Amino acid sequence: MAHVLDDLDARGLIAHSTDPDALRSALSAGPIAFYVGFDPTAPSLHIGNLLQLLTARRLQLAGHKPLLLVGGSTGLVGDPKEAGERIMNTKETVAEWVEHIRAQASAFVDLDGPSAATMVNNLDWTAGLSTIDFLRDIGKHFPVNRMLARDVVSSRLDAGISYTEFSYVLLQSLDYLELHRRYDCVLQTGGSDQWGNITAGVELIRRADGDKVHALATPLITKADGTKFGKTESGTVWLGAELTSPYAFYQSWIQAEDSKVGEYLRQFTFLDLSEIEALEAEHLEKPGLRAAQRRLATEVTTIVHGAEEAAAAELASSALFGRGELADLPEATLAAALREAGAVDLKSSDKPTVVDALVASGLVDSKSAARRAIADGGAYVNNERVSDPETVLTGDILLHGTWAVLRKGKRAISGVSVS
RNA sequence: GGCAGGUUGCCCGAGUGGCCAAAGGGAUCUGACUGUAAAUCAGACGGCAACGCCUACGCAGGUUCGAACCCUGCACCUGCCA
Repeated sequence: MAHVLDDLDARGLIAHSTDPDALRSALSAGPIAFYVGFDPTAPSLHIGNLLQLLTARRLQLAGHKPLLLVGGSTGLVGDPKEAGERIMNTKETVAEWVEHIRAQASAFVDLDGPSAATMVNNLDWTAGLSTIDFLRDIGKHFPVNRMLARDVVSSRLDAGISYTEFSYVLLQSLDYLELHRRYDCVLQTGGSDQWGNITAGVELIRRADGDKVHALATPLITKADGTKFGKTESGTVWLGAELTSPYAFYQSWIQAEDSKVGEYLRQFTFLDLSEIEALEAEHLEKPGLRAAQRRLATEVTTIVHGAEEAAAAELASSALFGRGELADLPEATLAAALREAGAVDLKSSDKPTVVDALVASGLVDSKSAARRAIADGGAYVNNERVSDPETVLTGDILLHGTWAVLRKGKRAISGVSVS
């Protein structure tokens, strides 16, 4: 079997690593413990975190022990980001998010077996830490001149950065040190945006304990236009079904750009590389079929939401985006597809117009926007373009006397049931 | 604590008494082409009971026929001096 590093590399998952040869030997020498952290900055993890979880899973499958850290304390501080100072969340909120995220993250790794994953929370070793001990034992190892030179920090010097965020790197470094001492953790993985924080931990361990440990960063995942991956029209793509439905999640993948679908297949699925190459070849031949995107969407949705949800999302998508007549779909199929895609219930006694329905469905933000969409020629009911905003959704417009498939533009769809 | 500069729509950023729902750019949305892709071109882009009305230029007052623009106070940010 190929070395796990070779697999990660072939999948485009390695952006940087400290001393690759040493890391290779360490991974070959036997099972190691490694860690990856997630800060509770929202109630759910998102696609960016998914890449880290899947990378952890790959390492676990290669026999190594994952330590999944949820940042109960780092989440209270917030790491500096270019955009500016973060709004602090209350301790109660963060504690709640920690629980959600812990539950979410743990689903991606095995918690049993020889390389069982362990969930850890950095609040465990920082809650009781005194400021004086922190400054003496940790702070002493951090030269401020080096801290100031870091990109995130220097970019913030003009606009301003609080001492709180400035200190973040000490906390994350402390995490690595603690996990090194407690679990003999010798590798931290993370996104390349975390590289500075990760290597600071490596440095701390070297200074404090004299040990050499490793770091591995995955590249920033981007869309074809170079912007950050994981955002759609409706915002962040979350892993939590309450925030992003399995259907919406599936859709976000099926819309992947041609130029990126191969990369995503490598990074976000466990398919064999040979199978991915075959998909790419097929896609090159007949790009219009979007076979690679379909496979990608099914695979990733299955990993995150399970086979059943993935199948439902797939079915709904093919019903709604299929070339067949919507009117020919059996009512049960149509109803299931629309429920999956998201549907709103309207009362026929209100004589709902297309404008009302567009607003109610959330496809547009206001009636003005709805009228605008219609004027632009971008509003459709049952795949027929609507030209009159006053069109009332009743009678024979409705499929099976109840349903309407509302669409804005090419791909935003919502169901409407009128009763 | 003092002095100076700043706070404009999703973001950046013009505007310093009427012609301002506010230039320009980005983002976003839609159309044409097409494949739920990209590129390109075009249009839209505060709200509503919609040729008009309402809301909006940090917050609260004031001057004026009329304010994003002038005045006063407050908040926050940046810099310099204590």
